[in-house]
Amino acid sequence: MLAQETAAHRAPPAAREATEAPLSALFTAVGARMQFARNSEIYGEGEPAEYFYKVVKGAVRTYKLLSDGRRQIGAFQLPGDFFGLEGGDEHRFSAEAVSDATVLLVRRSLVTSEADRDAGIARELWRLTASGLDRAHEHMLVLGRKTAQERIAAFLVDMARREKTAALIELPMSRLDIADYLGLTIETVSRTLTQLENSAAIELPSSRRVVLRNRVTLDRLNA
Amino acid sequence: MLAQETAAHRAPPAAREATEAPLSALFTAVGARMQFARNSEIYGEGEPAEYFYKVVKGAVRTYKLLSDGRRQIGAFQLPGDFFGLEGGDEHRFSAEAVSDATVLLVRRSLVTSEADRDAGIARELWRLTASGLDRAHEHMLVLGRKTAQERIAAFLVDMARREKTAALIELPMSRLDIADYLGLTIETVSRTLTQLENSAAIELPSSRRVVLRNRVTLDRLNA
DNA sequence: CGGGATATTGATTGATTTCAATGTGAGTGG
DNA sequence: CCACTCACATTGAAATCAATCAATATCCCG
Repeated sequence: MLAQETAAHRAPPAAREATEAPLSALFTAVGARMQFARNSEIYGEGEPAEYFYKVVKGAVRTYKLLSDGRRQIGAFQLPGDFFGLEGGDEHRFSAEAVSDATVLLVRRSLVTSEADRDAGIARELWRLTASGLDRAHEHMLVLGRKTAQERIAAFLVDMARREKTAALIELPMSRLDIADYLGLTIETVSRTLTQLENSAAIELPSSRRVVLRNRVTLDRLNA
Repeated sequence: MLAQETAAHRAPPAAREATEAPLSALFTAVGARMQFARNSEIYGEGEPAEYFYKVVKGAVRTYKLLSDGRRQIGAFQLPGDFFGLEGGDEHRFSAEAVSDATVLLVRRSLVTSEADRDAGIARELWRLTASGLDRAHEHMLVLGRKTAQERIAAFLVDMARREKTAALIELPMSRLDIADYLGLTIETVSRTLTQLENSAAIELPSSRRVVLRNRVTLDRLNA
């Protein structure tokens, strides 16, 4: 196949970016593995940002609270996702394990000093942060302008994309987590999932399992 | 050329000179000045990200659209703010001038190659992106969990902080822009401003001018 | 001074929240 | 193995906040 031939002729590593994901490599090489039980705090808003994190297993939520307890989850981190990449030296939101989770930690000062020496790491750090910003923008559109049905559809399609399993989604989080991510109540999340099931867009074998039955319908809700 | 001069003057890695804002300096030194008329497009979502931008004068909005025209403004950029710092090579949202605006542009490839050479630039690029992410998180809390009054209060307090003028805010944007930023309608924005005026929290000498009369009330709405 | 865009105000509707009750399922101990 | 329990989820009815529909009102700007 032509593609394979092309690959064989590729320039030597030195000419290209030798290590495609040097930050990931750094985590693999020197990251400390740590376990967090379901619902336990990984760090809190306002604490000094001492480490950078990468999810190995399980899921993590990052969120902000209002004084009266209202919560907005900004993102869910799944295996392979980084979090806590703060520019300042204080965490700007809190992080908790959604399910039992394994996380890799690397001391922030080590990452930044490596980034100063290795432009590849600096670039990856920036790219990762920028892609987080992009996802945040996308989620603002969801929170500011979409209906409950559209929010749920966006959430399900995104989860399906991130878990590689084509149609069956295993949700690591509760209805309350979903509600606090989508700016809804648990009742609305529940009702909307039921509606989508009644309209044959999805199937709910159990409360934590969702089968996407009609992607066209779901994608239309995402336009 | 500037890039070479900078490289020539740089101290060896051991000497950690703290150039305070090397990216800003780069914009000042080599940025192309460009004017944009009110409501004109600076770039569109999906276009190749060829430049990085910094507002000199006026205001800029970055936003995303749904296919039916619903709009979510992710942020307003005021003088001194950067925008378009994309990690990928495509713009992920659109940018327009809110008012007549002067903007500095620097070619993205120049910034990234400078960042590869100069860790200070790379660090600033990352820090700026991270602070954008932080503001996005904060705004998700507004969009997902706050009432109309709280959204308006958050907006006014933020604008007051960004314009240095203590109490009098000059709004560069229309009610529609504010509505699309806060996830409300123009009617709700208008009514809520009137309510806040009636409760003596603010004063509205004209539709584009707001005087913060009672910060305590406004700050309480932000808790 | 006129006219179109922008903003305010009013009346009503409607989507989502709130309040309330019931259902379900996983883990525990008898 | 089953009953029990507690957390979580679903469903129903009513209330509410903001959206929509509809008139003015006001402000620029030529």
